[in-house]
Amino acid sequence: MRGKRQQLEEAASEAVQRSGFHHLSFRTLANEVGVKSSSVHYYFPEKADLASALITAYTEAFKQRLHDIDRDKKTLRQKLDSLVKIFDSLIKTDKFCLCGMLAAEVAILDEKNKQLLNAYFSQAEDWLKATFKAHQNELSTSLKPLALSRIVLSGLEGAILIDRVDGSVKYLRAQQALIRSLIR
Amino acid sequence: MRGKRQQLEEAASEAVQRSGFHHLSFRTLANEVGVKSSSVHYYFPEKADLASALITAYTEAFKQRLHDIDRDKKTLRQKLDSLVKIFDSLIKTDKFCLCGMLAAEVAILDEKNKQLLNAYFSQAEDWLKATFKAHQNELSTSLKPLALSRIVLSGLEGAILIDRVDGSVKYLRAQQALIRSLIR
DNA sequence: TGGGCCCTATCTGCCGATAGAAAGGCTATG
DNA sequence: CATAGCCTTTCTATCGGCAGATAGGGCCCA
Repeated sequence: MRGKRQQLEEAASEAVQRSGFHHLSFRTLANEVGVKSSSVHYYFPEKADLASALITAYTEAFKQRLHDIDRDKKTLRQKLDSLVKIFDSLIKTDKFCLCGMLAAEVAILDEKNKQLLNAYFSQAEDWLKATFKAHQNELSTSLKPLALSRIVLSGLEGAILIDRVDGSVKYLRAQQALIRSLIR
Repeated sequence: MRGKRQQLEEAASEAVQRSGFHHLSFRTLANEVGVKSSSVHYYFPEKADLASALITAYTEAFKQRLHDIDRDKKTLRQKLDSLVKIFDSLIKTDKFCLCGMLAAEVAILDEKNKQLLNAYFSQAEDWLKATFKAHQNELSTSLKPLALSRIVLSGLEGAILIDRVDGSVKYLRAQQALIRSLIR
């Protein structure tokens, strides 16, 4: 059975992805899992500790998905389509990227959590850069792998940010069209 | 002299763009302007009224900037560079786009404010679409004006979202490189 | 018996919101 | 001209509620 700590992390991540970190309270989080707020403090003494746990877990899960893509997909197009699908599933469940949400709230985060946030974006950027480099012969653009990785990453984050306002996927679809246009 | 209402709106917008709407309190806002929190309620009875005023003013100011671009710039490249500059100035002052921030917090907004948010993004999308259409002969891509407008808008929002984490402009610069690569 | 886990109870402080009064200026009337 | 009444703006004072955080006790299992 899933331990309480795991349940708390999952419920907290969901809540943050929906309405932001500042909006999350120990009380509502505890209620959702069926414990008292003091029990949440047992696992995460301060709110900043909870943020750290959430970012770390999210970064790790994302890393796993990228590994899965590398294992299962062959072409650049297939790999990037799989990446877009990850963002698709966020919108479908009415959620924003956890680290995108925290990036918006970066002013209320401490230094450690800012660094964890940076690590998340670096990981995504590095994977994209390496992927574009490995498939350079499939590219139909003169843009360099590093620039491309940043274009794709910020494009996807911005797309689901805007799409969440009206619940559509039109900005994400446009980004997908761009990504495909970059591939030969 | 600038009236209190104006001062309150400006201080509130700054605060929201830095750390989010939910984080903003009537008390801290009042302190910054040198009044009591009850005076803020005089102008904006509920917090939702304040949000509406902020979105409306921000949308109007953005519209004015777009008009200025249309009046002063001739080529597509000049126009889009000017648009990028608007986002540049946000990062330089350590702020996020007001509507981008509220888009992240969309789950805690009421229906009216969601619609105002939609109006902001529609205005930006419409201007970009019309601009791409009017300069179609300067384009070096087969992507349609509507798709292009969404690509650019979400790309810019995502770029300053991520860049704010480490205070750089590297994602915004990548987006600028993409935009220029779309122009002949 | 000791550590891991969850509880009750409580603290201080901030939150949005409201009631009601004071202060000042504008205007219409005597 | 004077003043009475009104409107706008800001204030003091306060409400109930929720926030994060802490102290300390009970329970169970190894």
